[in-house]
Amino acid sequence: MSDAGTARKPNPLPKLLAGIGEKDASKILEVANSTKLLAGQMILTGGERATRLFLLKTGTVRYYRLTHEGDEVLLGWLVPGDVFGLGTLLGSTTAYLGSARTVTECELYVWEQERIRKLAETYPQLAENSIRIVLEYLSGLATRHVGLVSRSAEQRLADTLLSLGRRTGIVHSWGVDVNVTNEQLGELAHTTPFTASRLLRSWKQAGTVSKKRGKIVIHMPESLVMD
Amino acid sequence: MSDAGTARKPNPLPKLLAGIGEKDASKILEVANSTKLLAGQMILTGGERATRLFLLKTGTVRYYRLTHEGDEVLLGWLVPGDVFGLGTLLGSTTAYLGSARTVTECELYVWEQERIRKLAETYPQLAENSIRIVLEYLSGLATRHVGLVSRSAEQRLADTLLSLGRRTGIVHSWGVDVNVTNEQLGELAHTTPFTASRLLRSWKQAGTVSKKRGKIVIHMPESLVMD
DNA sequence: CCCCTTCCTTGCTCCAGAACAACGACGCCA
DNA sequence: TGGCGTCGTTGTTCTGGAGCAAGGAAGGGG
Repeated sequence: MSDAGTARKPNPLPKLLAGIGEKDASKILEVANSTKLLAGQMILTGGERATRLFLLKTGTVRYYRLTHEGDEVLLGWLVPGDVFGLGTLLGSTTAYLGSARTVTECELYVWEQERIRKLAETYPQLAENSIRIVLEYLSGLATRHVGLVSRSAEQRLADTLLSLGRRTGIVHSWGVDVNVTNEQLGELAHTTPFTASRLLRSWKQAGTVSKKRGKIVIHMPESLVMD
Repeated sequence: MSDAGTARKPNPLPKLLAGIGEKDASKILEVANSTKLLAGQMILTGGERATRLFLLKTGTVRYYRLTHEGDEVLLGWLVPGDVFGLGTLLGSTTAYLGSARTVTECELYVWEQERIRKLAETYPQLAENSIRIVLEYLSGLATRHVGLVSRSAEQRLADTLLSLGRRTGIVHSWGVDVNVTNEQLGELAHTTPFTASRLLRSWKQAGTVSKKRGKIVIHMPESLVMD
């Protein structure tokens, strides 16, 4: 969302509550249940009836689908402020369209269906914000999809690393720290950790990045722009 | 949506207007502008400011994005009853997230932003329906995406042909007619017309399908189910 | 300080399916 | 009925990057 700013960002108003007065927003948050989950725990499973809406307060969540063979395909990487389980807002029953699991320890706001639907009646802005959010998810997935069919593994990896740097990177004078393993990066870019390792090596040799275990430092972001 | 039924379907209430009384629904349709477009005409372009909402009355529309090299990547195939340009419903300005072009001659209902927003105030059901529709698009794209990374060209082609048969096929005693060229089928399944031709040949030899120019007849749908 | 887990690297093999070329065939329109 | 444009077929070539195996390095925890 915001471009390369300072290291730690404050907690801005989540998109779900955009355009709602601060007082009302607090009220909405107050009636939510708060949960804390450890790393690696299931939050919801694709296909289940959507009965709860989630807003991620802290931590990282993996949103994915299972293939027919049981492999996980990443659909999105959720960060604080992101909402999921939006089917809950609908009157008729819908199913969650993917599964969600915590990657790190997480804090979540949770609303039961009945409650959030009542809130949506009071605050129509909630519905409008939801449309915007789902459209953004759709656009993001479309971008990933187009990238997958039209760009090389190297281009996808570079794109992924750059966008990760923008979203979650920590800016220093010597570059941008990105905390991510080769495997995670590879998955986001739809490639294998092997290919990721090889490409990172070539970029390291060019001085574009440097690596530690579980961390990549981008020194020359402009070298990663591949048209 | 509906399963293998009879040949020509009537014009059911579009999803956008689901749950709205027939009278109100007619009123909403009446205040739309109606347009008729020839085959191959642009309806909207990705990146433009979303100012009009479209509902497809008749015909087929191609919704796609351009790659960096200028190639088109199909995002969806819109049929009568489908809505697009949903960003128009939002208060803040948004951009269309892909381009739309008619494939065949089309009739469309069109609402200008101001008008549809006023309608959405009067009928909150419109907003709820929109959320459902975008979620369905998201789910559909997720399915295509997962298929692309986890299934073979043959499996994707079989899936595509089956779903096309279900959505647009004409049922006869001897099988299901699907009007589609190899090229279109290949594109929907993310493969080339060459690969499509080869696979169709092998299915023809197995007696599963037969072919004419621009048409495929599915004789044994069950043979196309590939787990 | 050492062990053990997790992560990273590197070389090698292999293949699905894209890309290209060239030809064949259907069917519309005059 | 013949010509032409679109669509379909088939053989061949070629390569990106997956898959696998094996070993190396960094940390964290006891």
